[in-house]
Amino acid sequence: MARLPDQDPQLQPPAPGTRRRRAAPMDKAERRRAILAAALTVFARHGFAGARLDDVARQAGVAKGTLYLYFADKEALFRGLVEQNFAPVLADADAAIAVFPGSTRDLIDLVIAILSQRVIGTPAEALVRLMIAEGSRFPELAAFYHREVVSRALGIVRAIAQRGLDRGEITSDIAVRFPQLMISPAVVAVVWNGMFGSFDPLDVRAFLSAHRDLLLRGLGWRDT
Amino acid sequence: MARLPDQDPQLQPPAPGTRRRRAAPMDKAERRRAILAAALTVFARHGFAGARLDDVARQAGVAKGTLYLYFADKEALFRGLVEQNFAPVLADADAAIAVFPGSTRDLIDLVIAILSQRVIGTPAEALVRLMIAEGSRFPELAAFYHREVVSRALGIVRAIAQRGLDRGEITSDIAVRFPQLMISPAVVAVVWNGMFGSFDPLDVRAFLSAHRDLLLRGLGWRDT
Amino acid sequence: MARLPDQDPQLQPPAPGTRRRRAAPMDKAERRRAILAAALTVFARHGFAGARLDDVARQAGVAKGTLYLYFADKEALFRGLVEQNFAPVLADADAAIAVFPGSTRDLIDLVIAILSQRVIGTPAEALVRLMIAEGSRFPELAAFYHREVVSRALGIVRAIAQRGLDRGEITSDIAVRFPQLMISPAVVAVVWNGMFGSFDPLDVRAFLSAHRDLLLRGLGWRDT
Amino acid sequence: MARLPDQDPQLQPPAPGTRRRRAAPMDKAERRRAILAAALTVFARHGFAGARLDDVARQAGVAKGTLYLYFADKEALFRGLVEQNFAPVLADADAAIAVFPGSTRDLIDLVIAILSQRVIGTPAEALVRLMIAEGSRFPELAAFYHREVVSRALGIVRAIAQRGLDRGEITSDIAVRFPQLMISPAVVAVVWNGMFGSFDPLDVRAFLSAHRDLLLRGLGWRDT
DNA sequence: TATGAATGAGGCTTCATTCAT
DNA sequence: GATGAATGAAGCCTCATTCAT
Repeated sequence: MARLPDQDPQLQPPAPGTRRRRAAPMDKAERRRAILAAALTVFARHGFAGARLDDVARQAGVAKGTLYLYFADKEALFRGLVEQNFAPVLADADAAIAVFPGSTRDLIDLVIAILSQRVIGTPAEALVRLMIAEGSRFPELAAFYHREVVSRALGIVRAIAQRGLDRGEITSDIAVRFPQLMISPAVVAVVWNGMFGSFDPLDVRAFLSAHRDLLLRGLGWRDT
Repeated sequence: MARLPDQDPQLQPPAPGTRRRRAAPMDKAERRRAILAAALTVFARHGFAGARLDDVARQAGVAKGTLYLYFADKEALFRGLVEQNFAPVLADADAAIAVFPGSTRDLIDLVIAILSQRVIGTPAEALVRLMIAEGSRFPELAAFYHREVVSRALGIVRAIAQRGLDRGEITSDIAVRFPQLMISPAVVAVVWNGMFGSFDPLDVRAFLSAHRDLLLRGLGWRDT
Repeated sequence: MARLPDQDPQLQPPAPGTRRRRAAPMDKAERRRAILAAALTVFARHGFAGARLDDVARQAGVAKGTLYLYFADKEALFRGLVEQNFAPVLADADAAIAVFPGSTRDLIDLVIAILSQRVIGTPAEALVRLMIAEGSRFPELAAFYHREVVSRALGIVRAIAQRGLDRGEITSDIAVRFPQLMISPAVVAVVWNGMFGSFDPLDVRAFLSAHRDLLLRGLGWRDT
Repeated sequence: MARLPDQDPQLQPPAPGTRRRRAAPMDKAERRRAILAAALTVFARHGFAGARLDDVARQAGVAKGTLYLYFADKEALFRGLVEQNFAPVLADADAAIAVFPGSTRDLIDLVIAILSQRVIGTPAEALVRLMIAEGSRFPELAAFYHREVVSRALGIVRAIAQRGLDRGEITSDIAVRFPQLMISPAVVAVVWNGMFGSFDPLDVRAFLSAHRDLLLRGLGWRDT
């Protein structure tokens, strides 16, 4: 089958006879990050089953065996990817939102901004796509993702909506009952650009902005 | 890696000693359908790279070599899957909507109903998930899907919205500019139930119904 | 590490460019035998862990993947080896001895003859060596070997000895209590020729014959 | 394949957080002994090909690289194992027997006692088993073993037997012609307990004692 | 046309050996 | 000398594809 080309064609295997010097020493954490970064690229491009650890190793600049010093096997590498990449975004979002003092409208904008800046167009976006693609094949990982990422994110949304209701800024409780509705367009944007971005890109910022307008109106926004 | 169990444990290999008699003869079209149906199940469960043609053949009740009489290779089988399966849904939707005489509200309900009944919870849902998962790895297929399915569906949505504007039933043109917003929740519902459905299922009907309410309000619905 | 050369240096890999024709068809049983025969050679030469399935396949004249149509994995192949090779010898020995009418002396000669002709110098000899070498690493297989081969063989020896006692042909019950003593030299002969046979071969026939004499005298043989 | 568990489960890797302090300094000879002792354990359990130098290093309490300061490679380590470990037993046997003044019967008892106490049930037993298992794969080592251990041991047996003949203590020269017959049961005992010891152990002392009785009678023992 | 045994390239993983610290 | 992270060759096994029947 025609395989998607690997990213950097300059990273050819060294000419036979030349023997690659042992990689410059990194500390463990740095090398672990390098491996995870490479894994994200390769997994995002080829999917879990289609990814070759050979490619991950090459992109990370390490030998194949080295991967196994950091991750027990391919699946553990995937798990490491998920566990490592969502934590910072989530923590930041949690922190930013928990103490937010402004109006619900501004809060929604903040969430959208966080999504736009910390997820959309970043490696995390590829990871979201990867989770969507492979989630059903990794039930434990899906559960982890649900528990650690999704339900926390939805909790935040719910809290925002509830606060808006309490303040009288909005009148509908739909967002409390179905917080997924609030982030659906973000999901779609990620999926869309993954599939069609190359020939029919979606302007995510405008798209989410329109979503915000629709949302506020739909939720019965009134200035207070 | 732990592989997901195959769907129907009753489809065990026959007990040794029993010899499955040659399947009742099918004509070509029937056999092709059987293969595609089996392929949908297997691909949906394991993804493209993870699917085994052995499993497809067994589920289709044909020999492995027979697959190659109907499809050139694994990729052609996947292509056939996508190309064949969206046609009927789309045709129905097209037909139903093109001549629809009622109000925009009722039309939205109709679309939601079609989604609910013809996609959500059916094999087509698995296909959508499969496209989301593998789309970026099959650019031609993604383009085909975009051209034949997505853009047509969005065209329908756009037409509905435009008609609503023209009739004065809604006031916002957001749905004309970003028809993706209208179907985002359906996409999310499919994705959600694929990943989390086993332990936190989403009530799709209620979810889409809430979406409709939000939408109508957001679009400035007024009875005419 | 210097690896023992493979048996037949004429079985080189085919020159690149030539593509070996699909092997002449054999029926399953015949091919299974070919694989087992090759496996016996390779395992006997390199031990279980040191054997390469590549070599087994080449010697059997099949492709690597074909092995897996007949045996689930390397261990199953080893198991198949043990299970297949001991059965016939054992069955024959059982049958021959069970109805033996002659004197104990002649019976001992018969057992020695069976060992000499059916084990020593045959593939089964290599298998005995292999079991001795690898037995402790395959507890289940050792248990199988003990149950199906060793304890049956010892039972036969015991029966012979008991009959000799009953008939008054011998006076010592040592062979009933420690039948292993009767076959120890055969074991040693096999081991010896495996290790030292190439530069200090043991004349097994003379060796076992001397053992018989010693044995008869030691057991208090008297003509009756 | 299911790998045999490592012997001492208390030798776990240290709990994370605890950092094993550098081992108390050993001098070279001491460290060499530690490595050989560890190697004996690991090789005996897993065979040559199956042994992991990682395990040897861990059990010896040294780093993996350190092994290579003492032995050129895995094979040299194995060689060192054999060469080093037989020396002391042999020397002792040699010394004890060379000057032995008593009767042949007592001398036989002495040899059996040496075997029982210095081989059976000791690490040397494992080494014998290891030689039996791997001997044919290491011709040089087998030759060394034959020259340094086996032929010397058989020479001793032969000398004993010859002395018995000369003294008129025994009448048969079988033991002079086939000294292997004398030690066969010891070999079998070692092999037996390696394979079946866990579920059908052989009482070596009684076994060898019975062997001695049989032997003396078979050789025509008479008190002088 | 249909079959399914056979093929062999290719992937994951292990582990003997090296080498910078 | 000692360390242990890094290396990469090599082995087991899978599975898309072929082909003789």
